[in-house]
Amino acid sequence: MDDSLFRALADPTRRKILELLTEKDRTAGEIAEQFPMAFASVSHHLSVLKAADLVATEREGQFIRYRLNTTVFQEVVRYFMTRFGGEKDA
Amino acid sequence: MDDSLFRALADPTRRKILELLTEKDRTAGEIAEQFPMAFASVSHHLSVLKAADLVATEREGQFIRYRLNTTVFQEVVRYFMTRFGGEKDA
DNA sequence: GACATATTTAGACAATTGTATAAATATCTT
DNA sequence: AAGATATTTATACAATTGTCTAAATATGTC
Repeated sequence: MDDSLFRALADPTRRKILELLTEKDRTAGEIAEQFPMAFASVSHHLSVLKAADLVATEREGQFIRYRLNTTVFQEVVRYFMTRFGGEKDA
Repeated sequence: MDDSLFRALADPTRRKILELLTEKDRTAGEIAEQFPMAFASVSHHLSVLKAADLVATEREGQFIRYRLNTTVFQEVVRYFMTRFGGEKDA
């Protein structure tokens, strides 16, 4: 289990970004305008999420669209279930 | 979902501690001797885990025994399942 | 009480991180 | 190609974090 994954999840802004992407895919700008901080700061958070493979991107003209990489989340769940789950259906 | 929980999980030493506690409950000293760092440093990690409610302690004479708080792990799993799970049985 | 063992707490310091501003890159429109 | 929009990259800096050593606290033994 990659260290970058847990470090990426450690920041509340990044977790909020992930939750936004749960609803629907969004461009960097659409994501950034949800936060009070500078666009560049959000962009940095996006790069951290991407480095952790939690999100994927696709260019659409001028825009860059972000989407969740649900595969990695399933790995996270599996990590916790196998190591710490204990119960069969927690 | 508490911020301290994810921050606590972000450090590899702390995740290793949690995995050690999966096998069996251990005293602070038994945990600390598994790591190359100073005892005080491990003790600090233990305090972070405790603040996040990931572990619980019980004094046994001179010793302090640590154990996993599995309830919190189930909450973590539930967090990921509900928000990002997508599939019914990931 | 004095000493040994187990553990935590305090203080210091280097490394990492989150944020900001400014500059750079990419695409689109004219 | 020039200008507008979208986004990232570079640089700087304050805040947080991980580790260390030293000191403090708690328990057990003599």
